[in-house]
Amino acid sequence: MANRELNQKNSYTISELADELEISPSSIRFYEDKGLIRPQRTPGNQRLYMKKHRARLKMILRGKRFGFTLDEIGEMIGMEDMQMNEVEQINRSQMFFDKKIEEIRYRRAELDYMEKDLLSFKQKLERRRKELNHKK
Amino acid sequence: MANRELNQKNSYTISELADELEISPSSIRFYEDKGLIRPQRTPGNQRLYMKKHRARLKMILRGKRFGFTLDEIGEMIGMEDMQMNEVEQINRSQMFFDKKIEEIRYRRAELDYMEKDLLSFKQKLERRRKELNHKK
DNA sequence: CATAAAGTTAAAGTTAACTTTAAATATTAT
DNA sequence: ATAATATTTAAAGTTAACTTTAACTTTATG
Repeated sequence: MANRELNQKNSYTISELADELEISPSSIRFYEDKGLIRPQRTPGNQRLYMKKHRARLKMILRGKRFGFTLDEIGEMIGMEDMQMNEVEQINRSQMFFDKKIEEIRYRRAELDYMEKDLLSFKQKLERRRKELNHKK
Repeated sequence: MANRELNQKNSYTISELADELEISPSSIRFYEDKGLIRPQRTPGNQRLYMKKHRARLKMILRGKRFGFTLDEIGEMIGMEDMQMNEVEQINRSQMFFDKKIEEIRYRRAELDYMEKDLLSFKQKLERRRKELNHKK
């Protein structure tokens, strides 16, 4: 199957998407069980993913990469099926988002600490190496 | 027991430390089982933690906060018992550290993406809210 | 000094996030 | 048309990171 136009793809089978995102098909099904994605189905009942599903999965993976649980990720991005009508609903989401954004900023600060810790450990090793070199 | 001098503490029982770090004593024991900390013992065989153990635990928690596994954390900071003699040992650690630092930078970039995603979602909600307000 | 509170170990239990398996159906390639 | 390959579901199995429990021992307090 030749690529239509320079790698353009606008629908995927489960394993195509899995390959592209380097996760297993069963993980994708698992995320579906948890209510995080809801792909279309082909007439033969097989899952069919569009670009928006791919984007959604990328967000899920990004969230996972530093410790958000699937439930948290669900709260964060899981409003796909939200009716978006109720203003109050929106207000509630705003508050949630503000909290999450704050959390992200906190985590970034922690990453800075961590980098500092590692760098200072590295320097400790460096000094020790020089010490040993000197003695010889 | 009054504080010695303005909250100065240089040794802790397991539950004192647990309280301060807001984790359970059994988590601390669990980290010990995994070889991540090795506290002193009192004559009666109870664990006794010094400042360096507290610092170490903080690093463990920091690592955990964005998805490093305990094993990874162990590789990262677990060289407490390292003899620090072999230059080759040090070189190996250097490489490991460089890799980890790179990883941290990558994660920070991801946090930036995530924040952008959230902010754009938030704006979408904001627009929708205005739309609704207008219609009324 | 007696007893309550805190600590110890080893082992079993729990939860989240998957993975594997099995048995059936669908799609693709020859 | 048929054989090979991919998907589907439901259920069981796995792993990391804890937590709980049970049966004791040590330390603190009235």
